[in-house]
Amino acid sequence: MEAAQSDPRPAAQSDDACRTRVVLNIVGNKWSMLVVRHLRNGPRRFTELKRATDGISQRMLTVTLRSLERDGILTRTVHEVMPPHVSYELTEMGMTLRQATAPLLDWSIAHLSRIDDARATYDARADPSAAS
Amino acid sequence: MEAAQSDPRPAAQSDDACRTRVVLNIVGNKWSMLVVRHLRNGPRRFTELKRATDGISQRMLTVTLRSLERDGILTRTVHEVMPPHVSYELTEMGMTLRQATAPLLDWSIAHLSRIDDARATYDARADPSAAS
DNA sequence: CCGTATCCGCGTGGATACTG
DNA sequence: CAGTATCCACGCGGATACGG
Repeated sequence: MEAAQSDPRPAAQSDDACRTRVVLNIVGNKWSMLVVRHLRNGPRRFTELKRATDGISQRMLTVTLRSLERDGILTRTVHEVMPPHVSYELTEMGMTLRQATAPLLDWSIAHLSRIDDARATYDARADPSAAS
Repeated sequence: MEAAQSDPRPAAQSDDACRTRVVLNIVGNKWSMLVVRHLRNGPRRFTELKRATDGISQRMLTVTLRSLERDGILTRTVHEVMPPHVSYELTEMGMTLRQATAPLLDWSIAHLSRIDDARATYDARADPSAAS
């Protein structure tokens, strides 16, 4: 990427935006939080994660793991035993990330029904004819 | 956890998936966390949010606000004074959501440089020829 | 001032087949 | 077992123009 020439950008909330972008680029995709959560009790192998993460494809698991590895959230270790296999494990940073996401998970658990409620109310009010 | 049992129908992590999807569908998009954050000190008008959220288009602000309103995160109030305007305000649930996202924001602030570091290391190791 | 409508590029993620 | 490669559908989000 080329550096921007003159950068006439307000800096204050660009920082906020930057931080939210960073965190969303890590956990904001479809599988990352699930994979991180599955690693909470220690290292897991590729196939274990694949079976534990219902509906994920090999490709998406690889992509997700590579991304998390690149960000320093987990480590990838190749074991040259027989049969050879690969294990993934949360780093220190990965464990703190998981702790940081826990409140959000708790929140969603606590408010799931309330959200459903709000949506039903909103939909009924805004689009009553949609019930066909 | 029922990991050790014979479990032909893995319901446990389907629930996990459900929760992560719910929370990601609310705050996992580009602008929601920013908008919620801008409402932390009380109601704001549409144009205020527009100016406060750098780079957002009118369409995306409307879409984001509608989505958050539908989920019961904020309320939309039309003021029929002169000149007429609209104000948005966090609900009780919206405020608890903001509190739940705070640790994640703190985490990203605390680990930003470390993440950059990890990425640089990974890229240098995996793709040294890219620098040439 | 506060939206809505339309068009469209692009990135994410899914399906499938192939490799070491 | 643990990936890689290729193709493609879909939805998010941006630009722009228009309406109440």
